[in-house]
Amino acid sequence: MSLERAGHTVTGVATVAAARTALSATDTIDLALVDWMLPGGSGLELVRSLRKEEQTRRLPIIMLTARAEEEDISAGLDAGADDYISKPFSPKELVSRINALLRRTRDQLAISDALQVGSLFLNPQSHRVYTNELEVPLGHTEFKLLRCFMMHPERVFSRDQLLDQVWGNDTYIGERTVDVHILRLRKSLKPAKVDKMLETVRGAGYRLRATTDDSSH
Amino acid sequence: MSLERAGHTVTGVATVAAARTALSATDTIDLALVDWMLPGGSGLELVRSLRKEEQTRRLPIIMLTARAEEEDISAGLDAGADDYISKPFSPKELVSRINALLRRTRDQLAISDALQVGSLFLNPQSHRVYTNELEVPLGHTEFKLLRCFMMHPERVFSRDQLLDQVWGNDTYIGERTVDVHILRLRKSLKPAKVDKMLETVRGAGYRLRATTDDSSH
DNA sequence: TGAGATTATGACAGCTCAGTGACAAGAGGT
DNA sequence: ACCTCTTGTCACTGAGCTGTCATAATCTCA
Repeated sequence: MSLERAGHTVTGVATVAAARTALSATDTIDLALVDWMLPGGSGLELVRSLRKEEQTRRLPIIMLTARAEEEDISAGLDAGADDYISKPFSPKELVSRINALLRRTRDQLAISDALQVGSLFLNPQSHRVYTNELEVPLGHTEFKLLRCFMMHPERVFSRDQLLDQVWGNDTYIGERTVDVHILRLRKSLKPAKVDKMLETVRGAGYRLRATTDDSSH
Repeated sequence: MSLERAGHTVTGVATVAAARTALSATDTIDLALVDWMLPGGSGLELVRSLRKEEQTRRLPIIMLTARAEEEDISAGLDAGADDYISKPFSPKELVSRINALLRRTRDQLAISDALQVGSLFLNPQSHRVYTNELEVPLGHTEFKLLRCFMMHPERVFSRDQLLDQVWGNDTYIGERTVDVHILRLRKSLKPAKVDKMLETVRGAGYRLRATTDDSSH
């Protein structure tokens, strides 16, 4: 309740398995609040495994622990948690720690490095896309679209998700518009012969293939 | 241990006096990590005095504080600390903040040197810009603008960022003003035929191309 | 194979964004 | 006081980007 009053959207899950499902199902989770003791596996294990997987490696994590003992804290931080809160804690403290962590990670994301998928290179700093020594000219929307795909190669994005990620989750734009921008992105990628990397997943959305090689026959 | 694992060499001292000794004895200290509470004087005092002496005026300082209260933070920053970390913090956070601060100060140190991008030369000392044996006359604003671009070639600066960097982050000036100064800078660069280096990145801002060669047709 | 659903493509009108010239206010020098 | 250079703002223009739609192409399943 405190978090929602602070403007956050909260999804609660009861088990480690449910947490994994929620995390892999959506891409809209900005931060995880993990209890030390959880049914179906310890929170520590969950944190450790989240840090191993590429998709959740940078996910900000705050651990909740009942005991504020030194060894617990360092174990949690070693496992990969970014911060911890020991019970009992005030709602105010929780909110301010979450906001602080979100602020920190937002800054870090801004310094993100160049992306590479196959022979495709995207540099967020210079706002440029290269492939095979050739610069790919892109409009702003196509750039963000490609960046979204390159941050999560091999992952299928639905049109809805792309609208959220690229256009922002408060815009009301027809889903078919995404098709057109995919088309334009493919056209721009065609001279470099990497347009086939953007695959259509019928009934689901689009996906960027991680490998450049063409295994389509 | 985390810092040494990250490639840093760490020297620990127990008192304010020992810190002063270490700092004046060697010239190899790149950054100071100062606790708020110290034996033999508060960390705040130490920071304040370090800022007074010429030898340590530019030393990057990070403060450690147990309480994340607003007043402490602003007091530390007012005293002259460049950043602060509130306990508890993760080793990862410590390392990344230290690296970030070192990166920042390294950039600043470069200000004293002459800058070169392609055939463009900018001398901060003499406040002059040369290219192809030709001096480029610039107003003060255009000079700072160009310096900003030359310190980070290939990087896209939004109008907002340029207003922060060139005008200062407390001025309230219309974003379109940046356009006009870009225009004037281009006009000044035109006689030397390097005006094409300043590229417009639609929807994002402006960028200085690192290479002089013109691949625009 | 054929109906139905889904996606690709070309065209287009609207709109956003950057380029540009003009202008007034201010700073600094004479 | 006058002049000159610099600087911030504005209005206008045009190029390029974007969202939408109609239609063609393609795929799926019965």
